[in-house]
Amino acid sequence: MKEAAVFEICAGAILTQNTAWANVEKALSGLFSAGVNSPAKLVSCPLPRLAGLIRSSGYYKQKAARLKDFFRGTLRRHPEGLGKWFASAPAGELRVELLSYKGVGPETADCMALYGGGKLSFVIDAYSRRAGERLGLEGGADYASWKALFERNLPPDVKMYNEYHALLVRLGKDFCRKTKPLCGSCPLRRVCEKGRSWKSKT
DNA sequence: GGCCAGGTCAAAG
DNA sequence: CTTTGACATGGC
Repeated sequence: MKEAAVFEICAGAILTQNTAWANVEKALSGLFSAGVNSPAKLVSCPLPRLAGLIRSSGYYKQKAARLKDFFRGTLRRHPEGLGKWFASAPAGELRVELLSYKGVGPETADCMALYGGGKLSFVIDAYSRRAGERLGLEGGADYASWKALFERNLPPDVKMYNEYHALLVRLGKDFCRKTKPLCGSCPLRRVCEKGRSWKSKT
């Protein structure tokens, strides 16, 4: 995978946290139009300027600081480049280091590892969980158990992880929108009502 | 105008 | 250890 692509995936993974993708795209194109298209460029971009460029993604001050911190750290620890590092690092090690950066939680790390590093690491997000609940799956209480459930039941293939997740996202969007008026009679209404209700019980 | 969107972290209970 | 609040814009 090319360096610029990995950069974009990592930046996008952070920018998309709790944010609609359309807003992230604007932020990304803002960055690229401004010539901020690599870890080094981003690190050398002054914080206020960086924040302004990604304003549309929300939480922009926080995200600007975290982006800078992330790329500064990875650049220092992996001078060979993000692409090489992602490609050569064992999945487990990669995930652990990604998680060590402030602002990179389990979903963001898995997103980077799967899409940027081609690692066999399924991404759990709001869509995966809601879809899982609707399918009657007992995912458990936390991120790790949902992740384990999907990974246990999917063929161990990166492309499959990639496409299956994309399908869940699409399913979540279409289904949710189109059936909005039906939610009142949906047995799984509890799941839809609050984004967080999945973690409320067993 | 209110609600929510592909989370994460720190502080409080 | 579990729960809650803060972070913030743009689309519907």
